[in-house]
Amino acid sequence: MINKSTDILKNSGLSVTAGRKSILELFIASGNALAHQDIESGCSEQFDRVTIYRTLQTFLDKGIIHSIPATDSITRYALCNETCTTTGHHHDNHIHFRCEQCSKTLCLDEVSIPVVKLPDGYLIQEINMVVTGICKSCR
Amino acid sequence: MINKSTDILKNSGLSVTAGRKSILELFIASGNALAHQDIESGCSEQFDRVTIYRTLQTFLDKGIIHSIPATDSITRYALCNETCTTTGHHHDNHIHFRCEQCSKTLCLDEVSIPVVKLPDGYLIQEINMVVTGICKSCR
DNA sequence: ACAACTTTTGCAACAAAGTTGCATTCTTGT
DNA sequence: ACAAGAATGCAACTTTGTTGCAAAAGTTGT
Repeated sequence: MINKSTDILKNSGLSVTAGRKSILELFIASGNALAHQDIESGCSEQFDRVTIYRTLQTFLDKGIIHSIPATDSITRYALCNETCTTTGHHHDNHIHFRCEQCSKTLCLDEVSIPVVKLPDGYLIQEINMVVTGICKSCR
Repeated sequence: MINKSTDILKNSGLSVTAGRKSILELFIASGNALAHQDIESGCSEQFDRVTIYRTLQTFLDKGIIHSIPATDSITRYALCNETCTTTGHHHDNHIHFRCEQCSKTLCLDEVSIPVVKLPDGYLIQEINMVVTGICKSCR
Protein backbone atom coordinates (compact mmCIF):
# COMPACT_ATOMS: atom_id res chain seq x y z
CA MET A 1 0.00 0.00 0.00
CA ILE A 2 1.79 3.09 -1.27
CA ASN A 3 -0.93 5.57 -0.43
CA LYS A 4 -4.20 5.10 1.41
CA SER A 5 -6.24 7.60 -0.59
CA THR A 6 -5.02 6.24 -3.93
CA ASP A 7 -5.93 2.77 -2.77
CA ILE A 8 -9.45 3.74 -1.79
CA LEU A 9 -10.01 5.44 -5.13
CA LYS A 10 -8.72 2.48 -7.14
CA ASN A 11 -10.73 0.02 -5.09
CA SER A 12 -13.83 2.01 -5.89
CA GLY A 13 -13.04 2.00 -9.58
CA LEU A 14 -12.36 5.72 -9.74
CA SER A 15 -9.57 7.38 -11.62
CA VAL A 16 -6.96 8.96 -9.40
CA THR A 17 -6.87 12.71 -9.74
CA ALA A 18 -5.29 15.48 -7.68
CA GLY A 19 -8.64 16.78 -6.51
CA ARG A 20 -10.01 13.45 -5.41
CA LYS A 21 -6.82 12.52 -3.58
CA SER A 22 -6.69 15.87 -1.87
CA ILE A 23 -10.28 15.78 -0.69
CA LEU A 24 -10.02 12.19 0.42
CA GLU A 25 -6.87 12.91 2.38
CA LEU A 26 -8.60 15.80 4.07
CA PHE A 27 -11.33 13.42 5.21
CA ILE A 28 -8.75 10.94 6.46
CA ALA A 29 -6.77 13.60 8.29
CA SER A 30 -9.72 15.32 9.96
CA GLY A 31 -11.50 13.08 12.39
CA ASN A 32 -14.87 14.77 11.93
CA ALA A 33 -17.51 15.41 9.34
CA LEU A 34 -16.83 18.06 6.71
CA ALA A 35 -19.11 20.49 4.92
CA HIS A 36 -18.43 21.76 1.44
CA GLN A 37 -17.02 24.96 2.91
CA ASP A 38 -14.57 23.08 5.13
CA ILE A 39 -13.23 21.29 2.09
CA GLU A 40 -12.95 24.40 -0.01
CA SER A 41 -10.92 26.16 2.64
CA GLY A 42 -9.18 23.07 3.96
CA CYS A 43 -7.52 21.70 0.84
CA SER A 44 -3.88 22.60 0.38
CA GLU A 45 -4.45 23.03 -3.32
CA GLN A 46 -7.37 25.14 -4.54
CA PHE A 47 -10.18 23.42 -6.44
CA ASP A 48 -13.23 24.76 -8.15
CA ARG A 49 -16.45 24.72 -6.13
CA VAL A 50 -18.11 22.65 -8.79
CA THR A 51 -15.35 20.07 -8.69
CA ILE A 52 -15.81 19.70 -4.96
CA TYR A 53 -19.57 19.24 -5.32
CA ARG A 54 -19.06 16.66 -8.03
CA THR A 55 -16.36 14.84 -6.12
CA LEU A 56 -18.54 14.63 -3.03
CA GLN A 57 -21.38 13.25 -5.13
CA THR A 58 -19.06 10.66 -6.67
CA PHE A 59 -17.76 9.61 -3.26
CA LEU A 60 -21.34 9.32 -2.03
CA ASP A 61 -22.30 7.15 -4.98
CA LYS A 62 -19.34 4.87 -4.41
CA GLY A 63 -19.96 4.60 -0.71
CA ILE A 64 -16.69 6.23 0.28
CA ILE A 65 -18.46 8.88 2.33
CA HIS A 66 -21.92 9.27 3.79
CA SER A 67 -23.97 12.38 4.41
CA ILE A 68 -25.14 13.41 7.83
CA PRO A 69 -28.52 15.04 8.37
CA ALA A 70 -28.64 18.39 10.11
CA THR A 71 -31.16 21.10 10.84
CA ASP A 72 -28.96 23.97 9.70
CA SER A 73 -29.31 23.19 6.01
CA ILE A 74 -25.62 22.47 5.65
CA THR A 75 -24.84 19.03 4.35
CA ARG A 76 -21.90 17.40 6.04
CA TYR A 77 -20.06 14.29 4.98
CA ALA A 78 -17.88 11.76 6.73
CA LEU A 79 -15.74 8.82 5.70
CA CYS A 80 -17.42 5.48 5.84
CA ASN A 81 -15.47 2.88 7.75
CA GLU A 82 -13.76 0.15 5.74
CA THR A 83 -16.52 -2.40 6.08
CA CYS A 84 -18.92 -0.37 4.03
CA THR A 85 -16.72 1.04 1.29
CA THR A 86 -17.55 -1.87 -0.94
CA THR A 87 -20.83 -1.21 -2.68
CA GLY A 88 -22.84 1.74 -3.85
CA HIS A 89 -25.90 2.28 -1.73
CA HIS A 90 -25.20 1.36 1.86
CA HIS A 91 -26.35 2.04 5.37
CA ASP A 92 -24.27 3.40 8.16
CA ASN A 93 -25.44 2.07 11.38
CA HIS A 94 -23.75 4.39 13.79
CA ILE A 95 -24.83 7.47 15.70
CA HIS A 96 -23.66 10.96 14.82
CA PHE A 97 -22.80 13.48 17.45
CA ARG A 98 -22.81 17.22 16.96
CA CYS A 99 -21.08 19.34 19.58
CA GLU A 100 -22.72 22.69 20.34
CA GLN A 101 -19.44 24.03 21.66
CA CYS A 102 -16.89 23.23 18.98
CA SER A 103 -19.46 22.69 16.21
CA LYS A 104 -17.78 19.48 15.16
CA THR A 105 -19.82 16.55 13.95
CA LEU A 106 -18.41 13.12 14.70
CA CYS A 107 -19.25 9.54 13.89
CA LEU A 108 -19.61 7.47 17.01
CA ASP A 109 -18.78 4.23 15.27
CA GLU A 110 -18.89 2.29 18.51
CA VAL A 111 -22.52 3.23 19.23
CA SER A 112 -24.97 1.53 16.94
CA ILE A 113 -28.49 2.71 16.33
CA PRO A 114 -31.06 0.85 18.42
CA VAL A 115 -33.81 -1.10 16.71
CA VAL A 116 -37.14 0.70 16.43
CA LYS A 117 -40.56 -0.65 15.75
CA LEU A 118 -42.66 1.50 13.46
CA PRO A 119 -46.43 1.20 13.08
CA ASP A 120 -47.64 -1.40 10.60
CA GLY A 121 -47.34 -0.40 6.99
CA TYR A 122 -44.08 1.51 7.17
CA LEU A 123 -41.14 0.08 5.28
CA ILE A 124 -37.77 1.04 6.75
CA GLN A 125 -34.88 1.60 4.39
CA GLU A 126 -32.49 3.70 6.39
CA ILE A 127 -32.23 5.06 9.89
CA ASN A 128 -30.36 8.18 10.91
CA MET A 129 -29.68 9.32 14.42
CA VAL A 130 -28.05 12.57 15.39
CA VAL A 131 -27.33 13.48 18.98
CA THR A 132 -26.58 17.08 19.88
CA GLY A 133 -24.72 18.07 23.01
CA ILE A 134 -21.23 18.65 24.35
CA CYS A 135 -18.46 16.36 23.22
CA LYS A 136 -15.74 14.67 25.22
CA SER A 137 -13.01 17.19 24.41
CA CYS A 138 -15.14 20.23 25.17
CA ARG A 139 -16.05 19.38 28.75
CA MET B 1 -62.10 29.05 21.05
CA ILE B 2 -62.93 31.14 18.00
CA ASN B 3 -59.92 30.16 15.93
CA LYS B 4 -57.21 27.64 16.63
CA SER B 5 -54.35 29.51 14.97
CA THR B 6 -55.23 32.77 16.70
CA ASP B 7 -55.31 30.92 19.98
CA ILE B 8 -51.89 29.39 19.52
CA LEU B 9 -50.40 32.75 18.62
CA LYS B 10 -51.91 34.51 21.61
CA ASN B 11 -50.88 31.74 23.97
CA SER B 12 -47.33 32.15 22.78
CA GLY B 13 -47.45 35.88 23.35
CA LEU B 14 -47.27 36.73 19.67
CA SER B 15 -49.27 39.39 17.94
CA VAL B 16 -51.80 38.03 15.50
CA THR B 17 -51.04 38.96 11.91
CA ALA B 18 -52.33 37.72 8.59
CA GLY B 19 -49.03 36.07 7.70
CA ARG B 20 -48.62 34.20 10.95
CA LYS B 21 -52.20 32.98 10.90
CA SER B 22 -51.91 31.88 7.31
CA ILE B 23 -48.68 29.96 7.83
CA LEU B 24 -49.90 28.40 11.04
CA GLU B 25 -53.11 27.29 9.38
CA LEU B 26 -51.11 25.73 6.58
CA PHE B 27 -49.23 23.67 9.15
CA ILE B 28 -52.45 22.64 10.84
CA ALA B 29 -54.08 21.71 7.55
CA SER B 30 -51.18 19.73 6.10
CA GLY B 31 -50.41 16.66 8.12
CA ASN B 32 -46.74 16.63 7.20
CA ALA B 33 -43.59 18.67 7.56
CA LEU B 34 -43.20 21.76 5.40
CA ALA B 35 -40.17 23.37 3.83
CA HIS B 36 -39.93 27.06 3.15
CA GLN B 37 -40.82 26.44 -0.46
CA ASP B 38 -43.98 24.54 0.46
CA ILE B 39 -45.13 27.47 2.52
CA GLU B 40 -44.34 30.03 -0.12
CA SER B 41 -46.38 28.20 -2.70
CA GLY B 42 -48.96 26.82 -0.32
CA CYS B 43 -50.31 29.96 1.31
CA SER B 44 -53.52 31.30 -0.13
CA GLU B 45 -52.24 34.83 0.27
CA GLN B 46 -48.76 35.72 -1.00
CA PHE B 47 -46.12 36.69 1.55
CA ASP B 48 -42.59 37.90 1.15
CA ARG B 49 -39.86 35.28 1.39
CA VAL B 50 -38.26 37.17 4.22
CA THR B 51 -41.50 37.26 6.17
CA ILE B 52 -41.79 33.51 5.90
CA TYR B 53 -38.22 32.99 7.09
CA ARG B 54 -38.77 35.30 10.01
CA THR B 55 -42.12 33.78 10.90
CA LEU B 56 -40.61 30.30 10.91
CA GLN B 57 -37.80 31.50 13.16
CA THR B 58 -40.31 33.09 15.53
CA PHE B 59 -42.39 29.91 15.65
CA LEU B 60 -39.23 27.93 16.34
CA ASP B 61 -38.27 30.24 19.20
CA LYS B 62 -41.70 29.97 20.74
CA GLY B 63 -41.81 26.22 20.39
CA ILE B 64 -44.77 26.21 18.04
CA ILE B 65 -42.87 24.25 15.40
CA HIS B 66 -39.71 22.16 15.37
CA SER B 67 -37.18 21.62 12.63
CA ILE B 68 -36.45 18.23 11.16
CA PRO B 69 -32.94 17.26 10.09
CA ALA B 70 -32.41 16.06 6.54
CA THR B 71 -29.53 15.17 4.29
CA ASP B 72 -30.75 17.22 1.37
CA SER B 73 -29.96 20.58 2.97
CA ILE B 74 -33.59 21.60 2.99
CA THR B 75 -34.90 22.49 6.40
CA ARG B 76 -38.38 21.24 7.08
CA TYR B 77 -40.63 22.17 9.95
CA ALA B 78 -43.58 20.56 11.65
CA LEU B 79 -46.07 21.56 14.30
CA CYS B 80 -45.21 20.56 17.81
CA ASN B 81 -47.97 18.73 19.57
CA GLU B 82 -49.86 20.59 22.27
CA THR B 83 -47.84 19.31 25.18
CA CYS B 84 -44.73 21.07 24.07
CA THR B 85 -46.04 24.42 22.89
CA THR B 86 -45.43 25.91 26.29
CA THR B 87 -41.80 26.99 26.56
CA GLY B 88 -39.09 28.17 24.26
CA HIS B 89 -36.40 25.54 23.81
CA HIS B 90 -37.85 22.09 23.92
CA HIS B 91 -37.22 18.59 22.75
CA ASP B 92 -39.44 16.53 20.57
CA ASN B 93 -39.17 12.95 21.45
CA HIS B 94 -40.70 11.35 18.42
CA ILE B 95 -39.33 9.77 15.28
CA HIS B 96 -39.56 11.40 11.88
CA PHE B 97 -40.30 9.44 8.79
CA ARG B 98 -39.42 10.46 5.28
CA CYS B 99 -41.06 8.63 2.39
CA GLU B 100 -38.90 8.08 -0.68
CA GLN B 101 -42.00 7.70 -2.81
CA CYS B 102 -44.17 10.69 -1.99
CA SER B 103 -41.34 12.75 -0.46
CA LYS B 104 -43.45 13.60 2.53
CA THR B 105 -41.92 13.89 5.96
CA LEU B 106 -44.14 12.95 8.87
CA CYS B 107 -43.95 13.00 12.62
CA LEU B 108 -44.58 9.57 14.07
CA ASP B 109 -45.77 10.93 17.39
CA GLU B 110 -46.62 7.47 18.64
CA VAL B 111 -43.06 6.18 18.25
CA SER B 112 -40.65 7.64 20.77
CA ILE B 113 -36.91 7.68 20.38
CA PRO B 114 -35.21 4.83 22.22
CA VAL B 115 -32.67 5.58 24.93
CA VAL B 116 -29.05 5.42 23.83
CA LYS B 117 -25.92 5.14 25.90
CA LEU B 118 -23.03 7.22 24.61
CA PRO B 119 -19.40 6.71 25.62
CA ASP B 120 -18.33 8.47 28.82
CA GLY B 121 -17.75 12.18 28.51
CA TYR B 122 -20.53 12.98 26.07
CA LEU B 123 -23.32 15.22 27.30
CA ILE B 124 -26.61 14.67 25.51
CA GLN B 125 -28.88 17.66 24.92
CA GLU B 126 -31.07 16.56 22.08
CA ILE B 127 -31.67 13.46 20.02
CA ASN B 128 -33.01 13.34 16.51
CA MET B 129 -34.04 10.30 14.60
CA VAL B 130 -35.10 10.18 10.98
CA VAL B 131 -36.20 7.01 9.29
CA THR B 132 -36.31 6.84 5.52
CA GLY B 133 -38.43 4.36 3.62
CA ILE B 134 -41.88 3.88 2.17
CA CYS B 135 -44.85 5.19 4.09
CA LYS B 136 -48.16 3.57 4.85
CA SER B 137 -50.12 5.30 2.09
CA CYS B 138 -47.57 4.58 -0.62
CA ARG B 139 -47.48 0.81 -0.32
C1' DA C 1 -62.56 54.80 18.97
C1' DC C 2 -58.20 57.00 18.87
C1' DA C 3 -53.53 58.31 19.47
C1' DA C 4 -48.94 56.63 20.90
C1' DC C 5 -46.03 53.00 20.89
C1' DT C 6 -44.22 48.62 19.54
C1' DT C 7 -44.00 44.87 16.07
C1' DT C 8 -44.17 43.12 11.84
C1' DT C 9 -43.83 43.42 6.98
C1' DG C 10 -41.92 44.27 2.35
C1' DC C 11 -38.26 45.83 -0.40
C1' DA C 12 -33.59 45.99 -1.89
C1' DA C 13 -29.37 44.15 -1.74
C1' DC C 14 -26.47 40.67 -0.58
C1' DA C 15 -24.08 36.07 0.65
C1' DA C 16 -23.88 31.28 0.39
C1' DA C 17 -25.25 26.73 -1.44
C1' DG C 18 -26.01 23.95 -5.25
C1' DT C 19 -26.70 22.86 -10.47
C1' DT C 20 -25.94 22.59 -15.61
C1' DG C 21 -23.61 22.86 -20.20
C1' DC C 22 -19.53 22.99 -22.62
C1' DA C 23 -14.77 23.29 -23.93
C1' DT C 24 -10.23 21.97 -22.13
C1' DT C 25 -7.27 19.03 -19.58
C1' DC C 26 -6.01 14.92 -17.40
C1' DT C 27 -6.18 9.40 -16.73
C1' DT C 28 -6.05 5.08 -18.22
C1' DG C 29 -5.66 0.86 -20.99
C1' DT C 30 -3.31 -0.78 -24.91
C1' DA D 1 3.00 7.19 -26.61
C1' DC D 2 -1.74 7.48 -28.09
C1' DA D 3 -6.58 7.45 -28.53
C1' DA D 4 -10.87 7.11 -25.88
C1' DG D 5 -13.15 8.28 -21.98
C1' DA D 6 -13.47 10.73 -17.65
C1' DA D 7 -12.70 14.76 -14.76
C1' DT D 8 -11.94 19.63 -14.34
C1' DG D 9 -12.68 24.65 -14.68
C1' DC D 10 -15.35 28.34 -16.20
C1' DA D 11 -19.52 30.93 -16.87
C1' DA D 12 -24.02 31.47 -15.90
C1' DC D 13 -27.85 30.46 -13.27
C1' DT D 14 -31.22 28.86 -9.51
C1' DT D 15 -32.34 28.30 -4.81
C1' DT D 16 -31.72 29.21 0.07
C1' DG D 17 -31.01 32.18 3.69
C1' DT D 18 -29.65 36.93 5.92
C1' DT D 19 -29.54 42.03 7.08
C1' DG D 20 -30.89 47.00 7.29
C1' DC D 21 -34.34 50.20 6.87
C1' DA D 22 -38.61 52.60 5.93
C1' DA D 23 -43.59 51.80 5.60
C1' DA D 24 -47.54 49.45 7.36
C1' DA D 25 -49.49 46.88 10.35
C1' DG D 26 -50.95 45.36 15.41
C1' DT D 27 -51.46 46.46 20.44
C1' DT D 28 -52.40 49.03 24.56
C1' DG D 29 -54.27 52.59 27.60
C1' DT D 30 -57.53 56.13 27.87
